[in-house]
Amino acid sequence: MPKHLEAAPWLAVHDRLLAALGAQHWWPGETPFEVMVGAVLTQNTAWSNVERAIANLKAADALSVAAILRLGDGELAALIRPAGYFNVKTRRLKALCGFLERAGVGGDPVRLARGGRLPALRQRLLEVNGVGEETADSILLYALGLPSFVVDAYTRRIFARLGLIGGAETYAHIRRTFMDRLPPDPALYNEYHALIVALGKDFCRPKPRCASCPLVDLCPRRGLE
DNA sequence: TTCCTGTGAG
DNA sequence: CTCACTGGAA
Repeated sequence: MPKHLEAAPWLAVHDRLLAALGAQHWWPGETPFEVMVGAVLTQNTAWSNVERAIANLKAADALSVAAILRLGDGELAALIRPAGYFNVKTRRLKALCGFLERAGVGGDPVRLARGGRLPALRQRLLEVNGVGEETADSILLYALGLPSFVVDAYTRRIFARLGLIGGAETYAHIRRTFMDRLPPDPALYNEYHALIVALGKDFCRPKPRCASCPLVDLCPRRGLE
């Protein structure tokens, strides 16, 4: 008999957020490869800056595995400059593209999803320099449509305030907490993470705006910070 | 823990 | 001016 997992609060938070904030239509990228590039560029970076970098790549006709591998480091760094950390992210984008190329999916990165089961594919992504857990899960979920829940700083902050996690758990532990309680539905994971980001940006900020938060009545820490 | 970096809100 | 931003590596 498996340990009973109380899923109701996690589903209730999703439903409340969806009703209050509406569908978020993530990821804001036009192709799976664009989503993968965005996942790297947005690391610790505001999305508005990532949009500029991606616009530069498009304008230079450089938004493909082959084009990025062909560019010199200096050229690529100049294009993604608005996204910050441009030297680090130049190496990371090249590592990602090199991986896709070696995997034989350079011309059609969505075919990466056919390379075995989710845990094995996730492990292969984690071996790529610059792809950590959140980036790997973002690629799996938003580029490939696979049911891998994305945990980020907002998730940790929001669910700690809600009292549903402690807040100091590892990434893997929090991810499992969600995945053990939600059906493995990519559309649900997609919407849920997007809603979490929206709440974290607009309401459950470092200094929270509890008065207008759609979750106030669910939150034991409302008004305490 | 520290470093990596541009951008915009406050 | 300071802070936060859909982190990850060394």
